[in-house]
Amino acid sequence: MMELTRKGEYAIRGIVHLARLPHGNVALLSEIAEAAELPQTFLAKIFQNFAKLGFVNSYRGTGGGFSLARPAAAITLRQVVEAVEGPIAPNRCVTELGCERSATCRVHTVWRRVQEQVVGILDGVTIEELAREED
Amino acid sequence: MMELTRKGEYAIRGIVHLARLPHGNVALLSEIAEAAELPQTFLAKIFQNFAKLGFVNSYRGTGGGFSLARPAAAITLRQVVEAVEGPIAPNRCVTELGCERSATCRVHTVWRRVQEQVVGILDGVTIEELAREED
DNA sequence: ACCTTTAGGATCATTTTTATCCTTTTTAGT
DNA sequence: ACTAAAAAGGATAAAAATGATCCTAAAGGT
Repeated sequence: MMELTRKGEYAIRGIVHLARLPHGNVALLSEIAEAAELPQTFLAKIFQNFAKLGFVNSYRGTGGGFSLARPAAAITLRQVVEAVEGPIAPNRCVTELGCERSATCRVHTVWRRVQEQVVGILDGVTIEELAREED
Repeated sequence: MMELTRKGEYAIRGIVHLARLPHGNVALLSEIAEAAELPQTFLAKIFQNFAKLGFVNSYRGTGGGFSLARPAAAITLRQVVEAVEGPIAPNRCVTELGCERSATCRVHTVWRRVQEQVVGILDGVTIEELAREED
């Protein structure tokens, strides 16, 4: 239950790989995919989206590739996860839609708490922390 | 992301409904399904499983149905959720299998924390609490 | 021009989710 | 015994999500 999909895993592995490179360094998609052991075509989609969201810069043509668009310390795990998986919500009940049976639904408040806890944890972790090599 | 499926929702609504009845009361599947607004055939599967797990007693034949097998205060939300959705694990990394890349994987510890928090919350909520009418 | 590399769109296979149906078994009541 | 009621169990199926792959276009460097 409540599992991150491959897409989410790939996204994290991909951006963490980028964050491990010297700042501003441009890496090829093929290089990232190989290093992080994931399908390049799938990662392409993820990174295209990251580019739109301003997490990474993309450069076409010879010498092109991707680089981090902001300091790794300024990108949270939550941002990355939500970018690919959508808002963190343990069930429909706690999305922006709200809960039509919230009057009777006590479970509602439980999911709300779960959501807050998870969001809180993921907000507190940056890509920079994840990218650090052994202490 | 991290959403409970319909099955999980139905399971909770179904067992909470049972818990609202006077203790030991036997309810028909059809009655529960109607009251909780969910497909009876689907709920049947869920409750068959609940019977095996000892959450409910089932009785066949005329006058049959389902009743809670133990006090609602002795059934946690976590137990119900895990019964239908499987172990709570934000990703593969934190299942009993372990993480083959855990050496390099710092994200691992984050998922572990998430898992602990969620499990902690769901462990702390009983069906009895959820079944209480307005305070 | 030509090659490299990402962008974007379409497509597709697999798996999971969300059921439904049918037959069998059990039980109660007559 | 017979019958009706109700859950058990198994098979099946439609729909949606997931996990990719492929192809053409656009952009950039040499």
